[in-house]
Amino acid sequence: MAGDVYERVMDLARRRGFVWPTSEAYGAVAGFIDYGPLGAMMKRRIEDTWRGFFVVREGFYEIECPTIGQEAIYVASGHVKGFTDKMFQCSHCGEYLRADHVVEGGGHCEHAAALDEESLARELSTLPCPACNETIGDVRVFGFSLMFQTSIGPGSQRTGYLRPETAQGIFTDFSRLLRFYRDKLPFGATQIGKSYRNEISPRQGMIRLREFTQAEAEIFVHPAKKEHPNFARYADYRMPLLGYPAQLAGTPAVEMTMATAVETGTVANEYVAYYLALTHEFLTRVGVAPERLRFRQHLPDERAHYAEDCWDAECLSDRFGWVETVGIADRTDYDLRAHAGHSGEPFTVFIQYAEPVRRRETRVIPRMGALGPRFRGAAKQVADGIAATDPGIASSGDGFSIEVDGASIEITPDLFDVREIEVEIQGEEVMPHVIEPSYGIDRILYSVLEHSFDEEEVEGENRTVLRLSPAIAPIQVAVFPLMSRDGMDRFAQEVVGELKRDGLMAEYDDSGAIGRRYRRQDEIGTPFAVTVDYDSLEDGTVTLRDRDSMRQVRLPRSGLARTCSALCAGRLRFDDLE
RNA sequence: GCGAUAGUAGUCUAGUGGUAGGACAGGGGCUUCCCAAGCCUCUAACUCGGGUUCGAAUCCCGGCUAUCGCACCA
Repeated sequence: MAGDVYERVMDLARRRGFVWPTSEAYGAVAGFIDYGPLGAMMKRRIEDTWRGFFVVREGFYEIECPTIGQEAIYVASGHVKGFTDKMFQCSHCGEYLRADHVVEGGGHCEHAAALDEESLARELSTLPCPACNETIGDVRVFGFSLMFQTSIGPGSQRTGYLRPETAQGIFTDFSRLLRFYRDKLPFGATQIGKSYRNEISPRQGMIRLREFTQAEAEIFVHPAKKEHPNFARYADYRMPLLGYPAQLAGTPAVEMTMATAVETGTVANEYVAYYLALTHEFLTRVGVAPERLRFRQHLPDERAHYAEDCWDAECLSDRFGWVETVGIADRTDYDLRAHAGHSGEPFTVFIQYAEPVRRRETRVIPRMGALGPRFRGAAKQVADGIAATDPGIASSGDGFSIEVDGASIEITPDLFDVREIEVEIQGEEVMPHVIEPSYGIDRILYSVLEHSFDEEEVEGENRTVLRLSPAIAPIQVAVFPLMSRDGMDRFAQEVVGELKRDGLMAEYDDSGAIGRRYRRQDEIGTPFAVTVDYDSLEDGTVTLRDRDSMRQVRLPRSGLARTCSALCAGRLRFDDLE
């Protein structure tokens, strides 16, 4: 069999309708794919499994925001500025290059990334082009945005961007979500949907797409309370962690429990540790091979400056090596602070103290009765100025002066009192921190395909089998009449109907020899096959065949649907039937 | 994006200027048929657009896609 595993997996995916190049009728476009019938079904099942973890179990409701966002969102998030590479084209060789990289490489400037486009062009003019070695000369440095830009409404008055991540929709709905969750921390929201990045050169099949599906959770927590309320669930969960000190030292990942990971400081806090473990459980549940899964901590210089801790779940691919499939980051209050600053909305939660804090404070109290007649319309401003004055200065007894509208006003002691009063503080406004597990669904789906892909020899013949978990297999049960005659075909059609009525994805096939039909289903990962034979017509039993072991058991037709449902849900193992 | 290489049924492949051929897969049929058996039969392709030529899958140019190297990957 020619080609590496990637080639064989993608060949199968194309042939059998999992993943297709997009719009082939007009020639495909790199960075975009179509999911075929089986791929779309499998993707939906992965997403539904994800919902089972995050929406049902964690209780983080799913929301759905537009894929097009107005410019202000992405100005605030930093994507308009930070998502742009400054590039130029060499006039001699036509090569497109990163302007800041070339300037830094020239050794003239250490902080080229901070320079504006004109300064970069000036620096570049005397440097040799790294591609062709000619002196660059006059060039135009331009920003290449990884965001797809569009315009909203006619006349392009308003710039819009296709979202580069689903997260911002959750952040911009923060106040609504806070009210929905009745003003308490922690809470979380999730979103599954398409995101878009105009990659310069997407060349790794479905690993780097220009349009891809993300499943993200944004969990808002109190910045001083990063103990997860359900941490006990995963405290003893063991998994391999590759922290950054180990990476720098070149030592392998260390298997440890989440409790140990937090105690030793390997993982920053319980929240991050909890979602590392949950992610491990999720990925292995949908079919990522545990021995081809690791969790790698970002190195300090690869981590975004605002992130307190960041880990990637990486799946091992035969061709691509370790592929990032999930990112789990403590993003602190970076996003909310950015949106608060740009929008003017507070983005905070009022946290009431268990006991109000009482404090004696010295205050400067304006005497409004005296201020009003003297200052008339300006009295309010003057009073505010008085109240804001340091009590120490005010209590000297000689009066003081304040500035109102640029004019200095003398405040004599008859205009105010200095008094000690007791104040009661009920609580404080807190800007939550965000814990963000962010899943790349397409990469997960590919990893599962690759990890499930198997070829084995059965009685001298090659058997290709996708060992997909019944939970995500597109077709769950195949039903075959041994021969399409003598009523076996009608019997089998009825069985299909019974299985479908129980919500199972069942498929009927009477074409070709029985062995061929088993192989067809093996190749698309169908975990179970029911065969109707002559005995079925006699005694109403059928055989149920297990994909992985190829073993069969004979079962009565009644109750078959219930058995298959239990097998697919993982409540029952095939071994238990034997 | 730059450079190199490639592109023939769903898949693999033959075809070097003159009728596109095979294998497997797929459809229909036959065969008391439980792991890709056999027999008959059918469907089905020159990546797209220009050019050269009486005539192009074949030669030339360009686009697209794929693979590899470089660059890129917030």
